[in-house]
Amino acid sequence: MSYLSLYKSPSQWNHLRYFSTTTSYSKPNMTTLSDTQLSATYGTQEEFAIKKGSWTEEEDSLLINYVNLHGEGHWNSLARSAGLKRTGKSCRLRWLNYLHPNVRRGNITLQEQLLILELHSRWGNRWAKIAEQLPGRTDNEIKNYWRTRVVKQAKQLKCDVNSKQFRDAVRFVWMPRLMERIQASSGNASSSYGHGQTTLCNTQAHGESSGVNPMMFSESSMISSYSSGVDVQPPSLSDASTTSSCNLMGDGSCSSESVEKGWQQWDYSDLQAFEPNHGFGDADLWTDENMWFLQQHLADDF
DNA sequence: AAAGAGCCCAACCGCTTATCA
DNA sequence: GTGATAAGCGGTTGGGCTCTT
Repeated sequence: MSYLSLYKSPSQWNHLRYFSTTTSYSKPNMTTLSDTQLSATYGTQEEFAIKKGSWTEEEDSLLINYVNLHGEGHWNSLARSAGLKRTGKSCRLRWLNYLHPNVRRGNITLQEQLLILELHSRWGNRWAKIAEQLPGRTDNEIKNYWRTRVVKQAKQLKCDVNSKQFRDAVRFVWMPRLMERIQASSGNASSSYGHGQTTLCNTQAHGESSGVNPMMFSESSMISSYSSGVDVQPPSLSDASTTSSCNLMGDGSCSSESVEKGWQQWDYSDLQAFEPNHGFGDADLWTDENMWFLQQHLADDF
């Protein structure tokens, strides 16, 4: 059976299109596991040889075919039944992270980056939980994004990725810049964003709680919007700055009213509408202007 | 053009949690 | 209630690719 014949729906074909152009197969390693690990799984010594390393096209085909016929789960027995000399864990990982038809391939979009930053600030390294909010993205993918992009930014700033300084930098510079780029990508670019940033600066500089989330949205609104599919553009940044200056509560919190006003109808569902590479222009993130802003208004010891 | 450095990401490892007999 | 097994999760690694010198 040809590999292609395993797929039927258009979405699966899309998946396959990427798959066929990006997967490089190489000869896998062979290794052996301990008796205790394998005694319950394989019968003879010959069958103890477990493949490790990159998956081959043939292995992928076996796994896809088997899952399509019998469904997911029971990965150890699946590996045996499908004739794969892999551990169940390996099969599960390969399926969930790469072969599953719903897996989205390609670069992390601006919206996804923004959501990851926001959710990570809430939940920390709960990659699986964060991934649940980004349909088609795996925890592995998000984890890799964090390590390769976000940790790198922290290094550039010479601070720990978990430090207050860096979290503030993400909150006050990176996320607003992402919002700016998202708006530019959506075709409603506004030149007024600098004012919005100033508003946020002033809020912080006036000694209000550092626990404030200065972004004009909340976790719940972002998540609900992400999956709602309502096709409305994000609010203009000038609107956002106005909202911020008017609605920050005395205790430094942002009123839910202001949150909902700005973001409740932002459409996250059509992630393909934006050029994915726009989000990776991180090189110009820490401009002199942004660094000055951080030094002036955030951490004294920055 | 070649070598080294750095980046990216698929896959593995070990630990924890859930399920079942 | 307990132990065995499976599944899930987060951290880490290794190899291929790209960029820089």
